[in-house]
Parts: sequence; structure tokens; C-alpha cells
Amino acid sequence: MKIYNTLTKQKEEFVPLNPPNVGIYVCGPTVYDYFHIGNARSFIMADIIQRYLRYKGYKVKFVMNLTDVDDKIIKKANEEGVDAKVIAERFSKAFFEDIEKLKIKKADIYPKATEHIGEIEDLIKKLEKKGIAYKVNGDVFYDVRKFKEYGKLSGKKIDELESGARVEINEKKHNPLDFALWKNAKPGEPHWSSPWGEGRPGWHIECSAMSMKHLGETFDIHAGGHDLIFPHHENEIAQSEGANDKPFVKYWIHFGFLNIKNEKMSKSLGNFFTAREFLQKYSAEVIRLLFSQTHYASPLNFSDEILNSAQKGLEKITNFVQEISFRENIDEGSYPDIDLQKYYTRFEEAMDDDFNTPKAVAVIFDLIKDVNKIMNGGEKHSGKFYSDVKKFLDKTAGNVLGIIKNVNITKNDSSKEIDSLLNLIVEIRQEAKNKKAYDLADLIREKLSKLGYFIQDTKTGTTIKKKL
RNA sequence: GGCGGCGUAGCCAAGCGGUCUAAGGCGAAGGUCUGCAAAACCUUUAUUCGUCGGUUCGAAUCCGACCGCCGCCUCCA
Repeated sequence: MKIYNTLTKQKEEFVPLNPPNVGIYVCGPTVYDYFHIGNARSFIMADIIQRYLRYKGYKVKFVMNLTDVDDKIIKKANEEGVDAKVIAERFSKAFFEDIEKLKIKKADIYPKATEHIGEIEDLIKKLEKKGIAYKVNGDVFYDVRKFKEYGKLSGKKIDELESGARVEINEKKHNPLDFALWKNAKPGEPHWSSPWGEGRPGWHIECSAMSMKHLGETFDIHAGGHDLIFPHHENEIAQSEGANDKPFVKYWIHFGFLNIKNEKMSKSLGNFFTAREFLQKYSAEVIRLLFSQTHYASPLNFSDEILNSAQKGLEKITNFVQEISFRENIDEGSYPDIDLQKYYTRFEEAMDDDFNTPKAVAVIFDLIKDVNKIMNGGEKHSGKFYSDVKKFLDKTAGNVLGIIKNVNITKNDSSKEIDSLLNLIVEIRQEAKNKKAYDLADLIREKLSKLGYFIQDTKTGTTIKKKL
């Protein structure tokens, strides 16, 4: 299995530090607002990565942090005249609601910055002791010049950065690129007492402290959006490696942006849609299919057109799953000449190649086409065949990509009853058809459709599907 | 200004030295099945991969120049 590593700028064979264990840390949200569909892309792609690693048999420990102290949270709290905690709690809750709706598998741990002040403090002390951090009036800064490898992730050079036009001017810093580890609290801001006075942690140090605590000083995979490479992840490396003198992360993965009209979707540009808004109109599966059809690292230009395209594609998948679910129970006949193992292999080859989900999706569609062809042959086939196909889809498109809707109408006893009633209706309609009472047959179809059930007459019998 | 990425059919998007007369999805046209409908299937829809050169027996894939687009260098997934 290969992963493109931002640190080395090449695809590398994935060798975990401690197989079969794999530690993954993904930069989560700053909980000051609902997250937008661009953020959702990162969360979903990280989800697919961890699901695939589990599929491969790795024992994954997946950590996603919540930044719950931050300038933006404080700003919002001030605007509303409430405590910063109120804002953080409100949007943490919203975050969990939204990722659940997006069918994102829960992380093993969601550490919060405010619950790791002790670890953060220890880390800063360590850096201070080594002479890498310095204090100025209650603020503590990281001295970028003290870390020789600064810039190794982003490919930037300190000198070039300094001459850049947009470096913040702050006379307190030794070097314009130095960044805050600890911020002196202004009145009304959340604060904790520390050796440097009342204050709060800087953003970058949180992730170093929390990832280290939950995954160790060196761990396998760290992922996040492309815009975090610099300065966030660069600074994390500086902090962690500066303190521990050992490699921080083995593989760095970065997700491409979701663009709108060719521009990065972001809160600051104002060209965003929240994930919640989208979920009202499109299902999680549609969004996931859409994202899966582009490689995680490439930019993805968002538009109604591609959304509709994904929706149609998903319908094709859903129709198919309903069809085989139906046949799984009733059909009897031969097992057709098809080697499902071939599709597993192709799926894995695609995913093994730096999580090539577009290719993996193509395998799913190939399978669907091939099986549809078999079903169109007019012959009946064994239920075992259909359940094998279904198992394949559940394992790959379902458990890894998350693009299979639950089509089971029959889940409990009461719906079993519904099933037999539906079958009765189908039989009656068949009688009507036999007597060429097409008006009546069409009426039944029409009425059922209004109730959300679609009747379809196929070569091998009538099937009924529920609208999903 | 520095650093990085991208440009493949009407749209989206894989492919990254030969199996490419280039996957897959959407769309479009015609057809099959059907009482009709729906679903599905079949056929067609890029001899060509931004442009121009070069390397090579061989290039969408490597190199160079140019054109166009985007991102990072400030909070941002």
C-alpha cells in the first residue's frame, strides 16, 4: 500500500511504526460556527482513509481534535455577549450532529484543547528549557531560528518567508516568523494560570500536545486540509521535534480544497455552504460519492452540475442494491460464471494506490454493470449469487466508501407484515394484468408510488422498491 | 516577489514511459426489452490528452519554453 507523503513529496510504501497498530491524527474543527461542505470533504476523506485501513486489518487509533479556545470563538462570544464556553459547546454539539449525518465513523478520541492545558504547559516548559521558546510580557513565542529544519514540510525557507510581503509585524517577537505558544489573556478572555501568568494556549501547540498525548511522540499519519501545511503543520513539527528530538509524524496527508467557481471555499471569502444546508437537499451518500469520484488531494470544483451527476450515479447504485436485495430472497437458479474475487482485487489495488477512490468507484460501477447484464439475461440465478454480490458491495462501497444506502425494508416484525401485504398487492396487480385490466394495474402502480413504493415489471417477475 | 499545484471528451474525472486507437460517472443520440411505465442492457459520443519544441525505438505520461487557472506565504479543512 502506498501513500503520498507531503513531507517527502512522493508516494511511499506504507509501513506502520508498530503494526498492526496505526495512529492517525486529523486536525478537527475550531468550534465557532457550523462547518462548511469544504470542511466536510476533509472529514469524509479522512473517514474513508481510516475505514480502509480497518478494512485492511489494521488496528486504527483515530484521533480528531476540537479547538475550543481560539480568537474566533472569543470574538463570536463577545458578539453574542455570552461566555466562550457557550459558543464552543453549541458548535461542538452541532459538529457531532453533522458528522453523524454524513455517516462519518466516530473517532476513537476527540480531545479538546481546554482539557489539555496541563499537557500544553508541560510542552511549552520543555521548549523553554531547551531555549527554543522565550517569554515576552506574558506571551511565549517559539523561536523559529532555533529549529534548523524549519520549513521542511512546506518547502519554505525562513529567509524567503521573511522577505515575503505579508508577515505580521510584532515588535515583541525576535523574528517575524516566531509564533505564539502561550497568549497573555486580555480582560474578558478565557484564561488559565501558568508559569507565564494568566493566559491561553496558542493554536499550534494544542495539536502537538494532544497528538503526542494520545498517539505518542512519533506516530504514523497526520492529516488535514492543504491550507494547514503552512504554518500550522510546519509549526507542529517544529514544536514536537524541537521538544523531543525525534521524528514527529511518518506520513503527512493533505486534502485538496473544495472550490466554488474555481475559488477556494472559505469562511473568510464568504462563498460557502454549510454541511447542514446540504444535508437537507442531498443525502450523505450523494456527497460521499461526489467526493469519492475525485482524488482526495486534488481540488474539486463544486457546482450544481456535478452534484446532480453524483445524485444520478447514486440512484444507479441504490436501484441496483434494491434489485439484488430483492432477488437475494426469492430467486432460485444457477450461479453465474463470474469471479467476484476479481472485483475485490481491483478495488484493493485502487485503494492501495494512495487511496485512489475514483478508481475504486469505477470498480463498483463495473461490477454493477456486469451483474445487471447477467440479470438482463432472463435466467434466474441463485440467491447465494445475489448475496455474494451484496456482500461485496457492503464491504467495499458500504463499509469503506459509505455510499450504500440501507435498503432493507424488512428490518423488524412489523415491516415483515408490510412486506407480505406488498406482495399481496403485487399478486393482485398481476391478476389484473393477466386479465388485461391495465387501467386497474396502472392505478395500483400509481397509488403505490404515492405511498413511496415503485413497482417494476421485469423479465423475471415484478419487483417492488421503496423510495429512499 | 518566494514556494507549490493544475490544464485529459458537452460536464466531472482516472491514467503518469509501451497493455492508451485513454477507465468510470453524468449528459446527448439511436436501439432492445415492455400492454404502458420504470429500471436495465446494447451501439454511438477524445486517433487524442493547453500550445510549441526536445529526449526516446516508443510520451497524455520525462525535459524546456510559453499561455491559462488555482493555492500557500495572515485565521482557514
